[in-house]
Amino acid sequence: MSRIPALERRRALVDAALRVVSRHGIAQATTRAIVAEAGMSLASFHYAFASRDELIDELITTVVGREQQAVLPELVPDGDLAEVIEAGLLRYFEHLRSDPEHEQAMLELTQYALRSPERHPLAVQQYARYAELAERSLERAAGLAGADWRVPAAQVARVLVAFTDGLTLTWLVDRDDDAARLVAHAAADAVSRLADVR
Amino acid sequence: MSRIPALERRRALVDAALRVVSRHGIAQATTRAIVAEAGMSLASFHYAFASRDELIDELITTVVGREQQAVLPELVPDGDLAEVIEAGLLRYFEHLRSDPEHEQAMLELTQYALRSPERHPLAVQQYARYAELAERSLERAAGLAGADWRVPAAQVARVLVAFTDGLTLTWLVDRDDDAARLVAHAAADAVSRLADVR
DNA sequence: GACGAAGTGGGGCGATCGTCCCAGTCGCAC
DNA sequence: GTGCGACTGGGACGATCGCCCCACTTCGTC
Repeated sequence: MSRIPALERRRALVDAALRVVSRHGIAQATTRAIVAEAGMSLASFHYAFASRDELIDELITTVVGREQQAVLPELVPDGDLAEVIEAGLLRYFEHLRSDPEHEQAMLELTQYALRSPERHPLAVQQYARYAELAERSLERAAGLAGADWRVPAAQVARVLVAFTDGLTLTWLVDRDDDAARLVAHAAADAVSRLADVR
Repeated sequence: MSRIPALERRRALVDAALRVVSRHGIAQATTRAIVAEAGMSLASFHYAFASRDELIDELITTVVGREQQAVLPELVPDGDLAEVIEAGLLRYFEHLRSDPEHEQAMLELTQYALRSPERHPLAVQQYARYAELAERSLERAAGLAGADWRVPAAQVARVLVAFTDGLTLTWLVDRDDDAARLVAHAAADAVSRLADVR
């Protein structure tokens, strides 16, 4: 292994850790498995990170930032509100379908964070960002479709985030593409009816 | 420890395992932690179960059966469709609030099952039962409220299951009771609009 | 080209994991 | 009451875990 500055090595280890978690779950993401994936020695790991926990923390925070970009819906400007929302949901679903293990890893990381008090805030921050993202999208969608939310957009956003999470989990379980798309259609229909057409 | 037949001991160990998983997560549910919770010795564990995996399998299957009973909504017969659905959601939410660790354990067990091919069917079975349960409830709710589902009830059920899962996860993260109730209200409103009043 | 800091490799430590073994003890059938 | 099978307790095994130590190499600087 050539010489790599510690900070760059941290990034490489976080990337490797995400791959290991995606493939085999967080329980299998041992220090040895991670350094093997990154092609390093154990000593390099503990030179870059004080502990495995420190890496997991960094993994969670960095991965949330990336997720934010990947899922950000590019709203299609034509169609009524239900269609705009459905297009956004389907866009997320295709993202999920293209890399299921990544979303499964995100869920595992969230649950892992919930298990320790000092990590819990990471999960809170994660979901606050999801909700904020959904709210902005919903407001833009209503604007494009010429509608107004009868319920505060923040609440609709929570419904959407909850539904998206549930869609992810159920699809990860049964892998039924058609059912997921039909359900996304129904959910978009249902959510859109929380707004009045102007 | 007094003498207990192996079959009864299996039940006691499964109960103890569920308590350990609820309190500390499945990763901490070691054979030693489980027998300590049950007040047994390690030898008793391996007399009743061939392996830890065998106990986890039994834990998942038995726990799904119980969940089914606990969450089964007792529908209130008065009110319109949105109110009936909201009452059902709120009933589940109070169940969640009264024993958050149990629902967290259920989520962990599901994700654990997803990680191994031979256990995956357990998760599929679990969610099929949830969906079936939701579908029956939705059909009864429509009957009580005098409405007909415009979308097949099975699809609405999937929406409801997905939303319930998401509600669970988001509440486990932020523990915001008011937000959860408002969101349940909005979701019930949205879902109810997938039916036509007769 | 000498030198200190930064980075590397390999072996090893103590703890904990799942599992096993085996001598011993209890309860039940006869 | 005696024998046999069911059950128990404690200790131990090998594997694996996170982490550490230390001799060594490489790089940048002057």
